[in-house]
Amino acid sequence: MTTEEKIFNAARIIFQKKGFAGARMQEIADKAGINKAMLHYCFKNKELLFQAVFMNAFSQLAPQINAIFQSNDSIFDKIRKFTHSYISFVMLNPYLPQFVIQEMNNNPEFVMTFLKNESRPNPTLMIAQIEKEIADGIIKPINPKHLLMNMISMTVFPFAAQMMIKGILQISDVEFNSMMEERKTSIAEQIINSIKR
Amino acid sequence: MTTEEKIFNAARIIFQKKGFAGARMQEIADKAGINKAMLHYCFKNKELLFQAVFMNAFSQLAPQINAIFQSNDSIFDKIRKFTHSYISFVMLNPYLPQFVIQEMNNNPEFVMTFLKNESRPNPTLMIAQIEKEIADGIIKPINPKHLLMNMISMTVFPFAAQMMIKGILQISDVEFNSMMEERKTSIAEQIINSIKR
DNA sequence: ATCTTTGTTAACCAAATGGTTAAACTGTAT
DNA sequence: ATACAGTTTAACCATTTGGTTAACAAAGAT
Repeated sequence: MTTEEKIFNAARIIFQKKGFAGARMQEIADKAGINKAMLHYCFKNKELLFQAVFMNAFSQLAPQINAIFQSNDSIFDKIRKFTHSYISFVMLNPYLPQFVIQEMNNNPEFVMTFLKNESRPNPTLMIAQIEKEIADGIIKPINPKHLLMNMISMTVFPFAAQMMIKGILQISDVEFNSMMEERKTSIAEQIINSIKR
Repeated sequence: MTTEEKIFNAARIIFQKKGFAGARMQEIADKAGINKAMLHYCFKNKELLFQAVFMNAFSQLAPQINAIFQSNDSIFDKIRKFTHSYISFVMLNPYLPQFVIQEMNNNPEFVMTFLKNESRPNPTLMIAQIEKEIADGIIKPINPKHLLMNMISMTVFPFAAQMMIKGILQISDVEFNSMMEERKTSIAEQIINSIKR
């Protein structure tokens, strides 16, 4: 592993856990096992190091989502694939959703720049598809944006608010994980059930 | 308005917008229109000022939720009341959910202390009620914790991830608010529809 | 062998930041 | 008027923090 990779990985962990403001350059250097000056040698400054980490995180999520949104599957299959692949992915990167949401709120201007990027998650096709299937009488009338909001909320929120959910519902780590495993199918079926004729 | 109140309000705004690590004592003092030393005169230090703000935020949310969870309403009414009153409340305090979630993740040990408090949101009664109504054949079988998770997710997430939602679904502030208004009823009806026989 | 480029470090620096102090101001009781 | 308690401020302090520098090591290139 190159020094740059060591730094990047350490930075990813620290930034995702503590956010931009809470992260300390020294802590990142320690975790990477190198001198602090190397951070600046490799990444110029905190801001750029952070951007590298954030960009990377976001660019892992976006294409995956787009692949589903823009596939040729039926709505039902898209919903199923979304919940399955998103939950699988996030279970391997549990800090990601909270990280992205947090920095998006603390740093809207920076994030907005590449929410206009062509690789951003783009649901327009899926929205059109939903509208068409409603018109064709295949699914019940519903505002497509609400449908998407529901799907994303039920999928992402338990990860983003993990601590709160665990605290309120009184569930352990293992129970949490097994519930998330169940949700891969239960969310999809719940939504499909509520819209199919 | 007393000086203490001026400080508290300023701190609430700054902490909720920037989190504990991102907030600056000087900025809070400026916003309150007083000298920085007053912060320490009134609240001892940053940590205690933050705790005051956080505790207050949390203690506004919790009783409201508990009142619904522990009422004598039917499940259907509880779900309806939850979405209505929660969304109404959060529309007046839009930064709250993201704030609570963020600090909960960055500071789990502190938060956990008063998640054991008796005033914490406690869904055990509602869970028992759901189990009973399933046993009585009134609603379809479902894991009550999933039901609660779905309800909370669909209600809270759009506020917590406001920036992301707006960015991805390409919706303006006014459209967002009108959608949240719709969600007061649409979320409840969606859930009820999916569990009623 | 030696020069040059790249990688790495210890020591250092300036600015920011949370926190303190001592003096000044304000109102009130004597 | 004076003493006194609580309130408020300007100036100051110690530490933390992001960032720099200059020297040093390693590895090719000539």
